[in-house]
Amino acid sequence: MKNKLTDRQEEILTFIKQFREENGYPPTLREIGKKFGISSTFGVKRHLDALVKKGYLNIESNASRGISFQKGVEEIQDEKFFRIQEDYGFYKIPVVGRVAAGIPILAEENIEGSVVIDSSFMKKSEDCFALKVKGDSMINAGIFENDLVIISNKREIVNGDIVVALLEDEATVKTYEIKNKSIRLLPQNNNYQPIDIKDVENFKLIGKVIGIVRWLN
Amino acid sequence: MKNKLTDRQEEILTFIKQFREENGYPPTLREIGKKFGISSTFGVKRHLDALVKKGYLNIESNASRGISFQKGVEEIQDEKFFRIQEDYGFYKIPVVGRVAAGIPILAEENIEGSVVIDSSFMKKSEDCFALKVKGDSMINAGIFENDLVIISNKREIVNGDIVVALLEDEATVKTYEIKNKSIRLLPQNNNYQPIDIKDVENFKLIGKVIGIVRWLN
DNA sequence: TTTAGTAGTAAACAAATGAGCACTATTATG
DNA sequence: CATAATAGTGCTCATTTGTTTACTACTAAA
Repeated sequence: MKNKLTDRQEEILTFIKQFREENGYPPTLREIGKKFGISSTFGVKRHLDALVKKGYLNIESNASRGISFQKGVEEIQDEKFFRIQEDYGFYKIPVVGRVAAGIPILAEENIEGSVVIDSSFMKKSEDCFALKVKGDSMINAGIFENDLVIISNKREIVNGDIVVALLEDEATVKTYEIKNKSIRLLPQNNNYQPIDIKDVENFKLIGKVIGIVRWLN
Repeated sequence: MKNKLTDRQEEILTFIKQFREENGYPPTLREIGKKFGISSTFGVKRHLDALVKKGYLNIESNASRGISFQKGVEEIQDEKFFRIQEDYGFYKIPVVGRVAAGIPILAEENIEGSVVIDSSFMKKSEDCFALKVKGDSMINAGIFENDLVIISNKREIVNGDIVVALLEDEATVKTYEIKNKSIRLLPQNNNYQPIDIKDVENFKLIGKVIGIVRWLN
């Protein structure tokens, strides 16, 4: 049961978390006092005692640097998040749902969730995202409806690559063909015709498909 | 660059990790000494200095409980590992390579790596593993050579499911058909014939394919 | 106005903790 | 055999760190 903290107490709690994250051990009373301009260790102690009473910290009495967090307090920070991704070998990438007209594909409004991807399949510097496949136009390439395709916007696109493009504000997955400066999007299903790109204003190449994830039932 | 540790140094490093995990702060020299029956702080200090020198610890001088780990040292313990998996929403599952005859498929000798899978696609209680697909017998089901198939051994298998089975000590991915107590394994490629299972001694059903992961180039 | 809670001061004291010295003992290697 | 490395002893001293006392000041609520 955690009670509400004052602004000051909240600041001090945050500092303790950060200090421990950076140093591998918690701060002393004097280190906390220095950070917040409190010259008396007793002033700091008051705050710590309040944080103990309100259910956030444990203080081991008569133990140097004996501060620890009560259960559930140690929030995950962004920096730690990325380190853990590296340590464990994964990235969490956004899943794009419907694409709203006129805004970047990775804008918040287009994001409908996220998915974890093994880090051996992409580079940290790639802004990858996932897109759910609609339709069966790429079925001969082993891309089925409801599959997630993983898109990288940092890789060079060459003839024959599977790409995601925006066509009249609709995202589509197709094979990319460029010939004599003319672009075609080829389906991989005999029931569909290739698409010649004539109106470049309604066409935008988003990125290259680098992976496919499918979940049965 | 981490050099080899003596047994004693290894024990002490492990204790420091555990102590910090349990208490939220590192141990003092005297606490380490007590644990290992070393009565002099200097004896403990020797070990810590060696661990610093060999690239495992940092010791802040003249700081009580000033022990921290050098980068990459904080091994992930099983308990913490599972908690992080839950927090971040992934599982790390083994990748099975060649299957050796006569031993369980998840035996260490068969494992050639691991892969991270988003946790929304499987349950914690499932002992899932991944298997790399060889051949193109399931191409019409959108399963290509070199794809990873994710196998669950905890799900009920019904007619028409895609399964992994052992056939004469060879792992194979096929569609499962059972009719009149007779089992067939159906390829999804017109170039291959269905396989009737006649010799049940050389046949073993391993599990159901619940997912597919493909990485292009 | 009174009371309670929050936030601090300065200082002394007590306890915890690290640092260092001079040594011994054992094992492995050249 | 000699040397180096590892592993410890007992002890003292220096530094760090927490605890306590007696106080002030401000704000909010009853």
